[in-house]
Amino acid sequence: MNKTRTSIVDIARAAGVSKSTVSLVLQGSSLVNEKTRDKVNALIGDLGYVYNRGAANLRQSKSKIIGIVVNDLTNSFFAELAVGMDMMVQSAGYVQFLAHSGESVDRQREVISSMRENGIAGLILSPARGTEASDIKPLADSGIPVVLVVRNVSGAKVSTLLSDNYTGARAAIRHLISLGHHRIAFMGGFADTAVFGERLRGYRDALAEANIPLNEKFVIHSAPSRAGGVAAVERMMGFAERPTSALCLNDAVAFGVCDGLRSNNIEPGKGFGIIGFDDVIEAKTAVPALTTVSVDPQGMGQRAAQLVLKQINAGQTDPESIVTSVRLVVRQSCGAPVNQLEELA
Amino acid sequence: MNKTRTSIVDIARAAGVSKSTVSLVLQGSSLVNEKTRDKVNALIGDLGYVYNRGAANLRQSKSKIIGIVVNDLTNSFFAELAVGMDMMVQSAGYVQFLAHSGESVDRQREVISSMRENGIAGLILSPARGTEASDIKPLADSGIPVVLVVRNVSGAKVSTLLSDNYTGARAAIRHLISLGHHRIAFMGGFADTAVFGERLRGYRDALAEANIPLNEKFVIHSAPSRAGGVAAVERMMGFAERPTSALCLNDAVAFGVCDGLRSNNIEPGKGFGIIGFDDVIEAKTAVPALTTVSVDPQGMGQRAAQLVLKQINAGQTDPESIVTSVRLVVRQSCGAPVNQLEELA
DNA sequence: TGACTGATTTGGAACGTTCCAATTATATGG
DNA sequence: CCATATAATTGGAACGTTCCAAATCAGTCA
Repeated sequence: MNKTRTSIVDIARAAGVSKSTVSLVLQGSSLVNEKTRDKVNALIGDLGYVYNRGAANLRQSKSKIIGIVVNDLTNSFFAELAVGMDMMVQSAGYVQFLAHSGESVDRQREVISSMRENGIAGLILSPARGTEASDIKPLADSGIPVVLVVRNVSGAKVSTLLSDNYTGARAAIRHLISLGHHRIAFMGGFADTAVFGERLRGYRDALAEANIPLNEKFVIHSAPSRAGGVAAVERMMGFAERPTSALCLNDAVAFGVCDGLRSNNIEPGKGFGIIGFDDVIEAKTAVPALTTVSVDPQGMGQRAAQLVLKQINAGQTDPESIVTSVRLVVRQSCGAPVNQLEELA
Repeated sequence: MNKTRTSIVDIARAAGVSKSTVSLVLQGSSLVNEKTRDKVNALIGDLGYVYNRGAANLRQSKSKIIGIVVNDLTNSFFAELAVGMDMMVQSAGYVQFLAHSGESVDRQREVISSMRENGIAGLILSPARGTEASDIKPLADSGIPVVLVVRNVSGAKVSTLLSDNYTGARAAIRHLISLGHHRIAFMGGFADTAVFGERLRGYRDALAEANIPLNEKFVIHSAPSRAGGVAAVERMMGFAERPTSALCLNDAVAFGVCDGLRSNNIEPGKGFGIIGFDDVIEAKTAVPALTTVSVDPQGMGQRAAQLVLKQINAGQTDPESIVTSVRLVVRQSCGAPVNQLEELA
């Protein structure tokens, strides 16, 4: 209704003090007399004053906004990641611009530039597939801390927070092997992301160290989603010699694989061993409960936020690369030892 | 690295024109000579100028930021809703402040006030449980359009975009009845949200019109999440006389119910009919594919964004209440006609 | 030439804050 | 009562933009 927002000078006038004093009160300065402070605070409530952070930023040119760009919010791994960041960011007194690139680099470029215009203090980016170092460079050059999370971008000289995909995948395969499997597939994902590459490398190396020859057909590409998991199973069903278990690129694919198996009357975890990657919330309650490599997305989000906050406070520091460790969480979906499985098959 | 951001006057100086001219170029005004425009644009690229939207807002006091607060991003219904909004908002040249209240009113209050300070042009809110009209009033009073989505807040005089929960639930129950069920549960949710109330009312009325007496025990409260669905099934297993089917508060609960049934060796869709609500992406690919009331979360998000954008452009308009229609999507999870079911049971 | 036109361009105030240097009020000690 | 220290307050410039009224420029016409 008010034609014009009430400003600091309005309360100054009402309180009979100068705008400087009001500003001091707003900043919680100890310089100002208690009585004055109370009077001003009362007026602030009464007049419905709202602080104009934009104006403040203009003067002191350091905002309290952190940009977060996530490639796919509908994947619960990323949603949890975002929630973890949100918690950290909020509790540090910052707010977040959260945007969704939908795996499109163009879109990502747009939102990043828009964030720049709005004066973010730092950026956390889970890059869309195909992101190049040049997409990030201008930001980093202008002194805004950037933290890459989940996926790396080759050539970008910024901080990264990645999970130990290689070790996680290797541990998962070793586990399947220890259960007696030797026809093990790798399902989901496309070769163009670093995450895929690292997990696949773990898969290969673990097979190699057990002297199990790699069957290239068993690396089944598909969208890194639930639907992709279903598709991968369909593909697999056409094979003459089928795998008895699979490591999936992520939990979404793993759930899709469960769905796909059921459509083919194979009971996941009994007729076929499945291991996922990420450990999203549902992994625990799903039936069968999903054996998966736990990445702790919320924790990772928090860590990423901490990292960017640290860099913001420290002025400018050298890029830091953190690899978070992962651990295999064994639940039901990887199934009973394979000798039992084969009897059933 | 630069001590100070390059500003409009820097390019003005470099181009030998006044800052006003540069401003005009930035706004794409037709007043400025083509040659000048080109020169300025070239300099903008060269000097790495980035527009300072904060400063601009200060002067013209209408920002291009839309606040979006969602109560639970990890629920894919809300994630999709957010993605739908994101698409609309971005393509209208706005950016979004997306925050997650985690179903906490305190947190919600914080983020809303933070958004206000940052000068949002409008707010889309999917309110946390227990939100009161007073939480929204100050915003609305100060002339910022607010659109409530998914859940209503009684007494709030702002626009709303709700789905037709009552009709959807009634249609679902009618369908179950037509399949021969008469012991039908309602699973998930707590009585303190309007959504719950409306869907439950649809459930009750549909039973009543078929002259099926309501068994209060069959309304099983639980968290509106996957884990809640599992819990609801556990509760149900203790009943002497068990339901043969259930309408779930939402798809997340429905998936949890499937999980819970499997743990009890009941095959969802065969030994027990399940209908969800929302139609999230996974509903289609899940096994069994989920029969659910389709709410089209992305579309709803888009509609909500359109509504708030309309109100922003129109200055101030009267609150508008939109009820989006829903439709029952019959897939596998509601199962075969009940006479077959009972043979199996 | 001079007036008039339309096309461009331009100072300067304004937006709401912070920050600095300077001022005023209050208390303390001699 | 003065000098001095300390506490509290203040005016005004600055931040980077927009917007307005006014100024300048280049033709054009008589």
